[in-house]
Amino acid sequence: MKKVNLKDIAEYVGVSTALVSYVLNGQAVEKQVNKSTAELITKAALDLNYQPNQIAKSLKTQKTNTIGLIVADINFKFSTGITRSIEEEAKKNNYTVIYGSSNENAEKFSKLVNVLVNRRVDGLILVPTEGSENEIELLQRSGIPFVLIDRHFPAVQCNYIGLDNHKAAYNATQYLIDQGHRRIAFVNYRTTLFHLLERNRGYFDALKDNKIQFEQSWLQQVDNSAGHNDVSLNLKDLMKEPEPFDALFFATDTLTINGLKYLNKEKISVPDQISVLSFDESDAFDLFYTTITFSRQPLMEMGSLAVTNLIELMNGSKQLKQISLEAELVSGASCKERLR
Amino acid sequence: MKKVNLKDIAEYVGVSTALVSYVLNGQAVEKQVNKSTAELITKAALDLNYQPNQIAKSLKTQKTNTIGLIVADINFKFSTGITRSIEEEAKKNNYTVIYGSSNENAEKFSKLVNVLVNRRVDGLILVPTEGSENEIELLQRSGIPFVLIDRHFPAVQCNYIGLDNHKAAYNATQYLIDQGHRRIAFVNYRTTLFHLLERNRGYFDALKDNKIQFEQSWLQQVDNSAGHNDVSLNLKDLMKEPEPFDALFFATDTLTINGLKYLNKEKISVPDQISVLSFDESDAFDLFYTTITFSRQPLMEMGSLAVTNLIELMNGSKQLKQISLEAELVSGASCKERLR
DNA sequence: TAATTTGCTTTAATCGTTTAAAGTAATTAA
DNA sequence: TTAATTACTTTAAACGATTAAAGCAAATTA
Repeated sequence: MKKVNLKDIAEYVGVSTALVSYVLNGQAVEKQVNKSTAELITKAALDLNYQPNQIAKSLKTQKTNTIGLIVADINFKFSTGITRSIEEEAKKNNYTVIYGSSNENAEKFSKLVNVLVNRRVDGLILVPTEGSENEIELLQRSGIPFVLIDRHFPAVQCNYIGLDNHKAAYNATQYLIDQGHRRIAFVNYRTTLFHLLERNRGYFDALKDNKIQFEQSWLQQVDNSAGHNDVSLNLKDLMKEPEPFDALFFATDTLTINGLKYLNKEKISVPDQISVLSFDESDAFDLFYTTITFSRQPLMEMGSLAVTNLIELMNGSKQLKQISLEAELVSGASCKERLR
Repeated sequence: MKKVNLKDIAEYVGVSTALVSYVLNGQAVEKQVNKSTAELITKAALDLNYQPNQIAKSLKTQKTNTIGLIVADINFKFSTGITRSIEEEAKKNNYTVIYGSSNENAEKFSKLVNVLVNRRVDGLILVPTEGSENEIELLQRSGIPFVLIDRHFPAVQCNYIGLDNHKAAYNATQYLIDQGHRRIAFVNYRTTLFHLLERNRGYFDALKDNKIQFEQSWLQQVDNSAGHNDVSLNLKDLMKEPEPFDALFFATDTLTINGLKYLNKEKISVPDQISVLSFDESDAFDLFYTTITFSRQPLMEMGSLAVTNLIELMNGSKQLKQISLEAELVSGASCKERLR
């Protein structure tokens, strides 16, 4: 069944395609189209069930009304949350989102950017992977509007919406300290990603400000190379320490899940034997026997800020906007006051 | 920075756009392009970093090389799994997937279909929602290639990839019976969705074939109207029964999660006090104290079959293909043998 | 030598829109 | 009565690719 196009309507009504285009794009008054003609056109479009060809429209206007989104891993709670809020805000502004997942692979990231750019998205929202710094710089030189979200490279000046990771980690650590914890281990990935290093720094600073002597073994760095992510090795190391730990602070939800699995296996009870605090939440926490205390990122706000920020860029703004939002500590039952 | 187009290359080399197009589309030999000219063109394209404009290409060829995918809820494990496998298979065939989530809302489903169709996707892969039967029939009349996945309407004859839900539920129930369970409750949504009703039927038939007398209270139907999904009400009803149940069989992963939360809260231990069997898995199961026995759908196979099936349709095949795959029962520790 | 074939290249229409510019009546002003 | 203005409407050139069809030398055949 052939699709109805502008020309069909024009012939049906007996006018030119220009008039039809004007009317259907709401320029009837501006272009002084005769009211009765305008009505005929509107009616014809409805009768024939006209659906404009976005492809042709895009070719002419050089606008696709599409935003490209690349997340790091679609399995992260962060990714689904941010995707949802971005889609919502985009729709409000009449944009469609098309997206892909880099699976934390810089090469795939770069390929995805290319695919999206070739499809002529009007702008990009990106969660860059480790090692994609060059790609970002390239993109910047190309002039395509984009904003980074969640992560950024301090050396690359570009629009960015993220979390104040230092503060969030600092506050979470302080929370544990206020509860009386003293031997607090921090489990993070071994990484060069700035936002994760900021979490280390927040953890360090909180310890320092509370005059707690940090020891090297307290920071456990999980190797995430071949997708291994074997937290249990690190936790085993921690458990070998002569003096037991009060609390485990995990730098991401995935680390927390794997950590909790290990604790389940080893029958170490939370929070009686050890307190647990997570960065980001996960659906998986729901079935743990205890609710988990975690630091929550304002996903909705991030997503909508990313979209509005990008739209400004697409409308020609040259202003650099870097926004850091605050996390909220949601307390569950996984951290227990320690008497000293 | 202006994008390089065919004409730029043509001028750069000093030939017509036609030649450039032929060479870059691999028709150099076919169109008998002079070998040295061809080389010049290839080199120029590389030098100028030519990226073809997909929009223009699509307008001319009437092909976008895009598949539209609509899932029911991006938070379902089923959805992410199927999305991933569809993307993978699509990429193999040089298609990009753009997708949306209907959130089980027929109206949103219909709008999404429209958006995708207007963007001139070449075909659609759909998980229809309750009440979208008309939309599917409309689509069918429009002639756009599409395949349904996971769910279908028996009254509407169209291509479909799904599960043999009757058999899967039958086998799961049989598994419980073989373990010695006799009082087996089945928790499903109150729904008109055919694939879920098939699960009821599988459950019934297994009981009947084993001469177990079904009682009305055994089938708990969860109201999912205002996104409520309050399984605990249903489980409370079950627990009121004079004779306790051996086993709980949940018709979806979401139901299982909510059920397990209730059991956690009520301190009913799995599998000692009651066995639990789930349809579909969830990341959330990972942190439950016991591994969950569940019926696994072959998501990878479903996704890739959906894509290859759709591609056949897009290539003009008129053949009706309805495929039902088999589930695999993955046994965990949540079901325990009962002596009789 | 003229006609045909071969090898290579260009011309120009097309996809379905948008939109500046030009066209054409009818009306108003001079 | 003529010129200018108003109120519409059409024409046609884009956007960037694809691709029949036509064009044109040089080489081959008659």
